[in-house]
Amino acid sequence: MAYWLFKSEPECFSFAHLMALPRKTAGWDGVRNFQARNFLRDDIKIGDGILFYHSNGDPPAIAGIAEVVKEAHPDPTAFDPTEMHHDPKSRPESPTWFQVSIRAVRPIDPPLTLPGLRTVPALASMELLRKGSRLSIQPVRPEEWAVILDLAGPASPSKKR
DNA sequence: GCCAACGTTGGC
DNA sequence: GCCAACGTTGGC
Repeated sequence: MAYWLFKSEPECFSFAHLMALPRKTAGWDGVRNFQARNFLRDDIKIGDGILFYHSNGDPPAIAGIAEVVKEAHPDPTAFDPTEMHHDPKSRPESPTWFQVSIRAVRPIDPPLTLPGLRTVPALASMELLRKGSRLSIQPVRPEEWAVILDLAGPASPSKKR
């Protein structure tokens, strides 16, 4: 059991989009960075926990929690010439790019904003908070995961009011 | 829109 | 294999 942070631009694909899908499940396609690809292909396992992060948001924030429901399989968007992330060098018989499938577990509301996370001493060494951090798939340490779930509060607190 | 911090490409 | 040029990411 490991933990990860996945970045997405909310205008492109937000946590709400994931929640609205059948079975709240989507293939995490479009990753075109080798370091992130290696995590997807080699290290991310069924049941792993995912922090769903909105980059380029206002403010950027962790917006939800998801889990891995299917391990590495070829990213079909790489084979499709009509796709923005089409890569002719990736062949179905020897794929370059991989995806995993994830399912939404629950939103974090209010989201945990980047400026807010920066004020938490226990998260000081998080990859996300490192200056110049651009990796779109990042490992999250178990102790960081625990702190963030604590900050996120109980699921659906609004129902108790 | 700016720009720092990368990753990638390609000439040599 | 080096490294300059270029492209991209993403916070601000």
